[in-house]
Amino acid sequence: MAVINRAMTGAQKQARRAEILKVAMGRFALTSYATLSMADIARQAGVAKGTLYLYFHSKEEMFLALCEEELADWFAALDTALEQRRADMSIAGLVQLFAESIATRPYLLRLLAILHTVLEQNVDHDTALRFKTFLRERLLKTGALLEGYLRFLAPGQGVEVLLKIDALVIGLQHLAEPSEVMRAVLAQPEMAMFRVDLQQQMLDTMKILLMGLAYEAKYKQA
Amino acid sequence: MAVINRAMTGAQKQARRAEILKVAMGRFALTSYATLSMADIARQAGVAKGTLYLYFHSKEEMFLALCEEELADWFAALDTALEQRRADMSIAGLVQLFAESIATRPYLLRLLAILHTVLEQNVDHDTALRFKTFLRERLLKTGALLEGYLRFLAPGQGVEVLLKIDALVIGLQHLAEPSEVMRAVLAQPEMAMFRVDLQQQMLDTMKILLMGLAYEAKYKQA
Amino acid sequence: MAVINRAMTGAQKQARRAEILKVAMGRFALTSYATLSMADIARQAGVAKGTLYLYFHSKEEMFLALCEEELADWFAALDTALEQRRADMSIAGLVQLFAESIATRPYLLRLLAILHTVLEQNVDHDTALRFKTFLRERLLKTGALLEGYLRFLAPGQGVEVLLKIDALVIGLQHLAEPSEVMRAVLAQPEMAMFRVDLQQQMLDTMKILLMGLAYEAKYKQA
Amino acid sequence: MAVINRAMTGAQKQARRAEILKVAMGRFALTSYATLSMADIARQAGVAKGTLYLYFHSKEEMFLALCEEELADWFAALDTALEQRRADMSIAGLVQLFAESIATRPYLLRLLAILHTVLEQNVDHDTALRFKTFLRERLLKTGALLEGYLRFLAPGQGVEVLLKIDALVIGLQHLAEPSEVMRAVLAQPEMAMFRVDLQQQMLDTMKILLMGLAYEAKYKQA
DNA sequence: AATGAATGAGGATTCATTCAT
DNA sequence: TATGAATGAATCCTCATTCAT
Repeated sequence: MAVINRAMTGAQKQARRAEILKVAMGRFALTSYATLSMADIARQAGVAKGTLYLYFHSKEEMFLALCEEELADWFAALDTALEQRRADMSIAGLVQLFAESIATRPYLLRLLAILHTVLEQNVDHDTALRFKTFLRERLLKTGALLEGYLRFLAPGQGVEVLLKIDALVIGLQHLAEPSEVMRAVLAQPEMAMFRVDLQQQMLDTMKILLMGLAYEAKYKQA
Repeated sequence: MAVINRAMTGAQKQARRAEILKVAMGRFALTSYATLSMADIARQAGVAKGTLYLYFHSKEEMFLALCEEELADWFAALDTALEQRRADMSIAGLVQLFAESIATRPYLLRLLAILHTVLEQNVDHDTALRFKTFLRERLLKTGALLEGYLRFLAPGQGVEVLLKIDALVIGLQHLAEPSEVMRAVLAQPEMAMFRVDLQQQMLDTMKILLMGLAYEAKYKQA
Repeated sequence: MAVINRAMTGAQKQARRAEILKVAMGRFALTSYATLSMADIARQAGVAKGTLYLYFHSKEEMFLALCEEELADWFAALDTALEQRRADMSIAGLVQLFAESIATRPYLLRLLAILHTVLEQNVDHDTALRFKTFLRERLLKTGALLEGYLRFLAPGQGVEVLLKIDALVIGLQHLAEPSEVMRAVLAQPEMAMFRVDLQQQMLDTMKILLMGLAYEAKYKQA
Repeated sequence: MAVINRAMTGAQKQARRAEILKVAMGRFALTSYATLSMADIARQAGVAKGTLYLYFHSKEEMFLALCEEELADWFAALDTALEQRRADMSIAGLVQLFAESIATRPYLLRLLAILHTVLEQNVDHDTALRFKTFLRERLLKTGALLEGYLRFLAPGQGVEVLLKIDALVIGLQHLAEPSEVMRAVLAQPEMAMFRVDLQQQMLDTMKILLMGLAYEAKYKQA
């Protein structure tokens, strides 16, 4: 921190907000959401606890903002990648892109896993609306892009696919991050089936999903 | 409750344990896991708080047991249904069976949604092992059954399908149960895409998944 | 508000101070002192929070000023009324005048109820001195007036009576404004004795007080 | 503390409750209600903070119980004294008794001063009801006693007198306990009028009140 | 004079779990 | 085996006030 002392202009305020989020993310990387305290974040950010609440109405809102940032970043990376690899856009290539870009974002994954059950709980109407509006726009945009690549998708199906993937990601992340005890249990040979390689699973399942859609589309035509 | 004061024999102990679980479920039906207190369950069950801990080491273990019961019940229902409808076992029929049997078990759904993030957290090794062993056996059994019906499934793929469905169910349940505020936000017309009809979504997605698998199998052969 | 941006002259400063007080009173009318925030007053007054502190050193000082205003207003009304009704100045008439003029000033009553326990707490010496000096002068003036009407009062007893009335008003106001729960409890028939009709009580008690004084005076003479 | 470790019987629980109240009173004697923390009371009582909440639902309820104890004690002392001095029960004697017994109970006075504005605020219906029921019974009893001594009181007027005295006591206590700053201000010679000798004031005012009532009674007869 | 960003102390309360009886 | 009294950790948030600009 330290550069700004009093964020007077809008830009400075944005900067401080961003700084706080950066610190929050750094701490989130070290522990779970539940064990992470606002006091700790404030201390690490070099600001008073009250200052945090100047920028975010609650702990949940703070991490919802973080989740939005991560999502925005991910969507951006996705869009960029999609445009670069325009040549090879087979199902396999697309799925590879998705699975890789998600699986390499552990914080996004952890945030998505608690998004609905925690982060969206203690938040005011405005914040909730803003978040969903953002999400909606990104989904529509990337959904449309998707439809461009996967010609078997009917109009509007791009978004549907993305939402299914969202659900899938949340569920797989739950399966992939067992508790300490559970990890020990799953280490036994006969429990191998429960050990989830997140990226592999996503790769695998998304491919099946898209193939199913392609098949369905062909089948319908006939 | 209350007839038995001291559960001496093994059978009596089992009975009391079952009673406690029944009461716990009744209370869980009324509120969320977080807002449900052990004191309340004890009071409703007509026993002392300490008594609960004679049967379950923790709140999490208690609800993990509940989850196991619900899962056992669901698997049993599934098996029965599968055997009855042996004649018509198209993908559509199977999917219908699954989606319906899950979607009509709201408590199982709510328990699965917190299974990995909450229930499996504060549990000792033995309990965790027992639970996963139970789950493994059921998955293997029903997985094999599934392979019998869906001939395109390779050996071992039945279980894989079930695990994918598990992930899907968890994710969809998260999407389908928004917070109070979020529900208000999603009520707006342009947010329709976020409103999830759980049963429909499961029906739809599972069908696509299975079709994808069928397609993949055929494709591989060729 | 808002016309003046910088209050330069003494008159302008007085005007802004008065405006702030007016707004503060308006907000006080809507909630309790404790739940009323300086931020809210600033917002409603169209000034920054810091500006409030240019005119008042603390929240307490602000409401002490308000209390002073209300008291000045009440004393003025009292004096005017006293002079108008010079003809009929029986104890009953006087008491009626007092009780009515106080009971119809709910904000003055609420301020008096917290005057000593709250408003006089976080205030600097100067402000405290100024307030008590003001109060002293008004008490002396109206006290003397009172002695003119109630001939049985010895010199100096006018002020004493006023101070006794002050104590009485504070106490009765406390009794007359029960909490939400208490209101429910006092609604029961057998609790009727606790339900205080402020104006009636003041009327009643002040009359008794003055009659006692009159009686004592006569008794002493003899 | 220390004698009891676990209060199992009803009597032991009563004893522990009493102990906690004793400690609370001891701490209340040293600071104001606001600056007194539950943590401090727990520490001093040698119990955990949670234990406090086993006996009282809130800080307010705790001090309401204290107030009740003090009131009960005061009423008892009053009754005893009344019966002992049956011979001389002039107004002067009675007033002396009242003023002395109240003025020598500084904690009762301080509790009464915050009874309506603080203690009765954060309390559940049951507690509120119990408290007022207790108060009602004591008032009726002592009110009746009073009517026995002061023959000019009509039936029911005993309670009325006690309630007026209650209001008076609260108001006078407010006037008699100025803040630090105010004390300095009132130390100046010309501010002498504001310096309240609680016992003297009560003596004086109660006498006037009773004489007023006596006078009124005689006057009505005629 | 005015602003409004920053401060930071401050404390009641809950509830899963334990353990003396 | 059953009880229920006792534990105590654990933390979010408010808001009057200050002070750099």
